[in-house]
Amino acid sequence: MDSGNDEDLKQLLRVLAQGQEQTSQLEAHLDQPSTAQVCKSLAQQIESTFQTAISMMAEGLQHQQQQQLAHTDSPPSAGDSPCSDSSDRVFKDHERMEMYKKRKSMPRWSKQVRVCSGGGAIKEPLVDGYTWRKYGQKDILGSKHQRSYYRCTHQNTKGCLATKQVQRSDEDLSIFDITY
DNA sequence: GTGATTTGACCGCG
DNA sequence: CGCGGTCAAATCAC
Repeated sequence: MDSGNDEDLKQLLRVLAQGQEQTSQLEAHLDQPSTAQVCKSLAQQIESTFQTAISMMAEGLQHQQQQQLAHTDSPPSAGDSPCSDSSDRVFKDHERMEMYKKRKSMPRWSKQVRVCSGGGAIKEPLVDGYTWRKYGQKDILGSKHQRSYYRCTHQNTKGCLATKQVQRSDEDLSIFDITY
């Protein structure tokens, strides 16, 4: 039973192209005096996109190794290494990938943001470029509190098809799981 | 009066 | 069948 490796590869290519597009957007934002928060958000999105791509590649490689070599017990620890050396990045502007054909699934980047625990009901000032409108709220099993579902307001303006999930922990942890 | 929340229902997927 | 994500009607805030 062969899984859709081609689908995975296409997905990976989409993710990489997404990262390239995001990088271009970040570059454009760096030119004009945009908000630093927006740039940071974009950078985080790019980081998450790359993380997604890396995870997918790792999974694919692992799968291949499992198929080829049944031995070699390799622990798939996907731990994040904070050490990010500024290696020489040779970003070549290759031809623009046209991926307007069909979108099957978009990469979801999620950033965990901790709201300052000041005991204040602060309406998150982290406006990551867009405004959100809440459309749902549900209790999640295994979690103490609820999860809120947000969506972009005026999605016809910019094509913001994002859904933002806010999961709140007991006191301190306010994890904003932004899923695009 | 308009638009954003709220809250329960509904429905798809595992 | 349960969980989780979305919808939609009622309500609230400006």
